[in-house]
Amino acid sequence: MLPPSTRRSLPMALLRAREIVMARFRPMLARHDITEQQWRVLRVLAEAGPLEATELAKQASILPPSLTRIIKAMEERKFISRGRVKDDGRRTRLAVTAAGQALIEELTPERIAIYDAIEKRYGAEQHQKLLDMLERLILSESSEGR
Amino acid sequence: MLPPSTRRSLPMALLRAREIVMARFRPMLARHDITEQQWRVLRVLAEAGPLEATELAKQASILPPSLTRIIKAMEERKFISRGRVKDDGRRTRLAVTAAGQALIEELTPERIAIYDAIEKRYGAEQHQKLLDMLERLILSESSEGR
DNA sequence: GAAATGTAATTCACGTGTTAATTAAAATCA
DNA sequence: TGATTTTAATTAACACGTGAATTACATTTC
Repeated sequence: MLPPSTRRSLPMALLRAREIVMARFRPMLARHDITEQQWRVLRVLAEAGPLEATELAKQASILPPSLTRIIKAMEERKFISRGRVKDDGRRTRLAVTAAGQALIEELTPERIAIYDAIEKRYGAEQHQKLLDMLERLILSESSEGR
Repeated sequence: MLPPSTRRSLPMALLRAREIVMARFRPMLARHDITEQQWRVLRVLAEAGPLEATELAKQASILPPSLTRIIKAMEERKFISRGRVKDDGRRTRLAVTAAGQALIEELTPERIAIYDAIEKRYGAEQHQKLLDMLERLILSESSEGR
């Protein structure tokens, strides 16, 4: 096990890979004046259905302080609605509004086209394999302890 | 090519994978009061030798505005020195100081131990394969055009 | 050699990442 | 019941990511 050169290391490779993939989506998001994180939150919430904040944060890989700000912004723009959970005054229940759903549907064709283009350039099999390997990495590290 | 669910998509998988890997290094960095990005800049500069700002930014995957701030902070702490390039008053020449080198050397054993533990949990072969696949993804997307 | 163009670095503005502290409400315990 | 502890969400503080604008210096063009 050689000491990893910074160039060939997981942190760098994962960072670069993510940057270069996201770069393809950024023009689309910028045209609609939403951030990458706002888009992620919106999609996760739409796919999962109404969620509490903690659960949404976990599923979207967003930390609670960021989620608070993101929800605030998206509530003002009427893409997400916020309600209280019955029987527990601490919890917040979040849902996608009709306007939020409309935004998702508006962007979906382009989003798919962009993703498919990436997949095509990389190769569909490679793509599936990479997703599997990333999942395995996440699993191998996520047992909290070590 | 199915529309990617947010859960199984490259952006999410790359994000989560990177987060979970970096989480292992954060305690070490926090103990020395340096950020992940400062550490990356320092190591890239140490490995490559003195560089101009633009080149360092590229190699460390840091945008110029961030690099400006990072260099400022690390210059104040004497980990990096800043000089002018002869014959071109616009360019900045950056180098690791002795204190910077000492910091690197102090952290290197732990850094290697952390990385090796990750590699061991994931599997050395898988690890190399994953690095290869990530490099390929970066290459397949980095031809600017598409 | 002066004006126009190009480039490196910085600054600005705003949103997010991160950790720690705080607030509000539940749950637990005495 | 009342006090303590736990939990959900927010707030605070500071650093980075990002795109746009600015500044300073070089290069090109006329």
